[in-house]
Amino acid sequence: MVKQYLKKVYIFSGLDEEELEKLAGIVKVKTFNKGDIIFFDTEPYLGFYITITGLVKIYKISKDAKEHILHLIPPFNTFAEVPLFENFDEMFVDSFRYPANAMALEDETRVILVPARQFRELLENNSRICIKMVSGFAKRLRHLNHHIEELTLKDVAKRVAGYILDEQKKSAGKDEISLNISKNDLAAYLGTIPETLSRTLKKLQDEDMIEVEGKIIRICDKDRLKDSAV
Amino acid sequence: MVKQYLKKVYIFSGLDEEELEKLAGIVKVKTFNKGDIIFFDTEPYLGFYITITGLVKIYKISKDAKEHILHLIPPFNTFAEVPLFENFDEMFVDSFRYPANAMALEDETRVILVPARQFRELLENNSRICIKMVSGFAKRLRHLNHHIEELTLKDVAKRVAGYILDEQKKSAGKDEISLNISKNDLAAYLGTIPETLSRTLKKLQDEDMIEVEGKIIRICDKDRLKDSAV
DNA sequence: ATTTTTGTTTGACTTAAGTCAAAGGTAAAC
DNA sequence: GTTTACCTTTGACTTAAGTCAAACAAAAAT
Repeated sequence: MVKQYLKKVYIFSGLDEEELEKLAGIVKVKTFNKGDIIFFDTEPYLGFYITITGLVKIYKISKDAKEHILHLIPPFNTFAEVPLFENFDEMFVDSFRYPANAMALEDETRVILVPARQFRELLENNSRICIKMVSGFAKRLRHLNHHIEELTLKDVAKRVAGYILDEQKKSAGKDEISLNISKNDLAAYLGTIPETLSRTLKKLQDEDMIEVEGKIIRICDKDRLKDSAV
Repeated sequence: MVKQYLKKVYIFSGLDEEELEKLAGIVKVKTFNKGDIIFFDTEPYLGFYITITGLVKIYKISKDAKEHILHLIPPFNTFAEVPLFENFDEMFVDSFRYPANAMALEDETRVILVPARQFRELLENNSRICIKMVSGFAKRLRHLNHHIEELTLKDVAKRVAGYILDEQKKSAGKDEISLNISKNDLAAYLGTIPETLSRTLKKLQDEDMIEVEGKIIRICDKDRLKDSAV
């Protein structure tokens, strides 16, 4: 049931049952398959989304078809909330677009659409959501800062090492991590191309820091991997 | 007088005289000269800042001394507000640091420090500031998204052309822009190095799109410059 | 005014990472 | 189960942009 999903979303954690009910009444659930587009950056802005199951990539494409992935959105996280708060007054003018593209990366990727206008009304009367929202944005900002730092100050090998270590942290410190995205997508996320990623993984393997087996990466020498990531 | 400055800051535009007075009572004004450090990313977080005069750069440095500029903060804009909203509860623990370095780029750069704890109290009772804050963060997020897009999907020539066109827009469309930062800093902002920036500007000049004279850049062929920026 | 420091440009060279092309592997579709 | 499409890897090559070194220009300090 939709309300159960909404409860698990951080920004809604301050809402009482009545408010949740109201919210559940205005949202729409949509399901996508792997490769399906959720929105393009050319489409008019309808509202923001919440991933419920599966995985969503937020990405940009250049004129010559180069792709860069900005975010990977796991379940119970929001995306495309930024336009909600921009140009306050012009929000509902037609020229308002999504800021990037969004694509489902897995079959049965389920998302909730929270329509902009109705949500804004809810927000007016609920300062707790607002503070959660700022908090969520702060987290996003820190992520983007970190992302830029990686992209501009480090070479591909450092970025790959850093990614592996981050993933390990997320998976509770096991020294075997399993990629939840294709290596093509990983390359686009790390600001490189599949060929270079492949060669870089091989290099780290040749230096006995990791062992790669398809989507499984085993960390063999965490200390040296850490050193190589800085 | 401090209150006059605070009035010009977007996030405070919803405050009444009494609230402004109170705020003015808790802030501290500091003045820096060119090259002075406002804070390092190793220092404990005290609160956020507002630029009043001059210019502030927010930047990161890699282990091998490579620098990347994330933001340039002009007068009446805030910086380092992000940590305010992170780790809500742990905010005042000692381990809380600034997320990047900040340096004054001009002499007589005057900034206001808004201490974290007192500001948070003000925020609790004022949802209008909160909504302004989200709005400000949204703008920042969009800027970072754009920045990443530029850095990952475009070569240096495109980034330089894009920067010149953006600056022109800011200066009300005159076709002569004047750099407010050194070319060293511009390079660090555009994700490159001074030598490459110099060569790129020369190339754009040789192709008769711009004319460079020290800190003055004249746009000669805006259409072709626009084309070259995509 | 002169020295010193800092910022900028230029040339010669190197290199990290991209492109292109082709061959294996996997997974999905028929 | 076989075909098709996609993902991944490998090799050979190219190139954009970085490094190093030196000269020049401008600004700051004395």
